[in-house]
Amino acid sequence: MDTEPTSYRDRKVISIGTVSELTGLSERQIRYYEERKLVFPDRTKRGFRKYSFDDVERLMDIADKIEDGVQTFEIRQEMIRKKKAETKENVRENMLRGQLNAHFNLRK
Amino acid sequence: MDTEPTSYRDRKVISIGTVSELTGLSERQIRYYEERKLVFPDRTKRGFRKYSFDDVERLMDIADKIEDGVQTFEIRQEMIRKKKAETKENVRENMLRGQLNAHFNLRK
DNA sequence: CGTGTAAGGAATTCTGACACG
DNA sequence: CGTGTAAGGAATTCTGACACG
Repeated sequence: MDTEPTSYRDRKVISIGTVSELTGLSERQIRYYEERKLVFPDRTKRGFRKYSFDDVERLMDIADKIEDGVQTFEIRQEMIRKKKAETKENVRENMLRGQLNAHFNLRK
Repeated sequence: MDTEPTSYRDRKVISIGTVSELTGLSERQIRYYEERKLVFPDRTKRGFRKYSFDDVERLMDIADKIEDGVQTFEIRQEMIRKKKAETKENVRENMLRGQLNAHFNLRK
């Protein structure tokens, strides 16, 4: 529905040390934000975390909010709200699509 | 001149183990292609290789050629030829640009 | 609540070399 | 030429926990 199915932005290939350098956050912080369910890295077979560029950006956003005094709990709530809004939008979009399809199928 | 100055495609953040999984090549092969000057990973302070998605793609191209019996030496030659061709093109492009600028600067 | 740190162990990566062909 | 492998060492990452506040 977007550009690519899974673009470079979404491939989980970056290890935590590199993410730490990229974001300026400590590994401790990065792992803690995962514990609070704000980021969801993949794991290699041996259990090593792998992040995407998208995760890196999300982490920087999180860091900004934390600095502004927002609690991880609130950040999570916000995330969930946004996700729900998106889902609703998709439902509407698909309904519209269905109606259009029905319309054109009848005509032909 | 292109899209972004340094997009996700060009950021060197992937370690050799992950590149090995992504490409299906052994670490030995990946290091050897570097020795033959076909790829140029960055290094962390401690000397760990870091690759970009672009490197990953290049490695898969290299692997295809090797399979077809092309020698690393030839692959390298080819790379150099292409780079030179690009450089020439840029030179022409910049000359043209310069002429256009001169033209419009005179008019104004 | 968010983050630092020391602890012990397991997995990763590095280089130089020998091997095969 | 291209690639596998064993070798020894150094650096990375993991988890659970104690600490401060």
